[in-house]
Amino acid sequence: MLYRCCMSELDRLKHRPTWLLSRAHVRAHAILTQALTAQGARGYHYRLLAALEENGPTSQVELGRLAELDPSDVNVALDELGRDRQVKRGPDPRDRRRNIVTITRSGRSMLSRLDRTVDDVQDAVLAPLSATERREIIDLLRKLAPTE
Amino acid sequence: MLYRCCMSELDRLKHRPTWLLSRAHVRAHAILTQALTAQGARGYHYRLLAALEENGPTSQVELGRLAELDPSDVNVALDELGRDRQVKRGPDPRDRRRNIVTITRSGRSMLSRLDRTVDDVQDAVLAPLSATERREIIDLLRKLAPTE
DNA sequence: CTCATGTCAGATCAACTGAAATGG
DNA sequence: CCCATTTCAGTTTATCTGACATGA
Repeated sequence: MLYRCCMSELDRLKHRPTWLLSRAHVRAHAILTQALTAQGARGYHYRLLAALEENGPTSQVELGRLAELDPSDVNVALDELGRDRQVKRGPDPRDRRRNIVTITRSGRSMLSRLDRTVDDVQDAVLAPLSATERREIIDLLRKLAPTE
Repeated sequence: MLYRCCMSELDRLKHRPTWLLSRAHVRAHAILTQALTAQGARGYHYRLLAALEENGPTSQVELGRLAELDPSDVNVALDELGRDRQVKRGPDPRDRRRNIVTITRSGRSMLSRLDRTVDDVQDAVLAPLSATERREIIDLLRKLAPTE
């Protein structure tokens, strides 16, 4: 955290949205990663467990679409989740190319632990903002994030 | 850009600031990188040239502090800028451990080209927002970016 | 034949680490 | 001796590419 520790002194950077976005993201990402690591998880795991819980059992390609992960990364992350018995992979009887991935009881319990963790992270990230400002920035970021 | 092309369908992600920040940053970063690449430059180059122009000739360690770059990355990026004759490195007579790095005329002209490029990028990134919203988000991001 | 799916090995890129060489 | 500066080689992490095998 040594080379990103202070608001830029450079006029060319310190007011530019791309720079501010990058610094804010770096800080948010550091807080998130550390919190997930403390729970023995990574962002990919949370996104996959969330996709499974919200969508129900499904194929790896569909999971990648939902969690916005590359299929190859889905594959690796599911290996990791499988090792911890948080998901199960079984063949799809209707299409033998596919795996049907299912979240297990222990996956659900991990997910709800991570839900609390990630909520706490939002609070930590938004700490410098008032309640009104928090609503505003969520709104503005939603407009900036790609919609298609 | 295949796996980050649409607003998340997952309720757990689509309203969370860390997620929105990450997606907005990914989009902004892609736009910026492509624009800089079209000019034959990288973000590190722009930051270094900006630091040199705003601060005057200085050492690599100081450049790293100003441009928020690791000293090893400063070194590599200065090699690249030196190859294009955009900066010159000379020994500091008062402290022979140091290099005094100076921006050249061609470095200044690259910098002013990149200034326009980067300004255009801000416009492209902020395209979904009104003028008022643009001021608001800059303000809010400044509060979120680390100040120390 | 083609297309989709899962799998694997590795490429890429920004950021960082550790250590050596030189000098204050 | 200790500390600062530059330099180099290499690690890490997230993301993406390309190829391949299997099967629809």
